[in-house]
Amino acid sequence: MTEVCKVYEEHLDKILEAQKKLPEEETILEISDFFDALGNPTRLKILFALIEDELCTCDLSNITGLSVSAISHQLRILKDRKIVAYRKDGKNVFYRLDDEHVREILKVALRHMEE
Amino acid sequence: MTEVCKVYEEHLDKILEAQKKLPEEETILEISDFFDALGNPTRLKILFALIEDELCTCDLSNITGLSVSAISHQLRILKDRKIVAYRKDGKNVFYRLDDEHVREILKVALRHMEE
DNA sequence: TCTACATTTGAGCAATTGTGCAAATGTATT
DNA sequence: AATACATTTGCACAATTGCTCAAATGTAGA
Repeated sequence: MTEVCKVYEEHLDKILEAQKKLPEEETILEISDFFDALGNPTRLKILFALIEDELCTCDLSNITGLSVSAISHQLRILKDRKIVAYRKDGKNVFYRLDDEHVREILKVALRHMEE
Repeated sequence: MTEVCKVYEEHLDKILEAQKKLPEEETILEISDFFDALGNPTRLKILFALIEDELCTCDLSNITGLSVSAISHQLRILKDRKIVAYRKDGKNVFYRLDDEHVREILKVALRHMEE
């Protein structure tokens, strides 16, 4: 990144203003991780399936038509990013949405697509 | 995907219920594309920079510290997915958020991280 | 302890992504 | 037409991703 264009001086105010209001790098990375987790068809299916009720790994495999292993890999990502939570019950592990924000965002996105 | 676990029969009701409520494959792919576009630090910086005001490619390069080329590549993705819109003015191209939903979702995400 | 089943994990691989570079394309001014 | 500047585009390449397969781990019951 070496280039700087000549409008720099002219737009200086807007640039400084926008720069000042930009969230911190760390926050940007966190939010980016969050959206990145939602930006995959398999993970989205998992999340939409969990909107109503908790489900186990195997249920999610049945619902999505993907291998148990594939689901488990994706669940780990969602778990690491605190998007889903889980509880163990015997041989099963039941997953659920971890946060109301997630439900809210999924709904806004669905609305966004339908309009 | 060959395995089917034995809880299938037992959980059948929940599975069918969840499957029925899952959005269509095409909708899932659209929403996934949408979140995928937000799930990248550079593109997020662009979007947060555009929350208040329109900016040109070069401004966005200055604000983010990335090359004009890198910004332009990312803007194309955001443009293709109808997340930003643009207007041309002489040699400059000014970009802006294309949709209130995007602003709304960015705000919910920011809140999500801060809590 | 042995067996069965649910889940997780690690390796490996094809496919996709994000960036810089260099060249091409717009656009205005002289 | 020639020049200058803003932007876009195609190529290349390292890095990352999502899946399968096979093996490992957890858990319950005989």
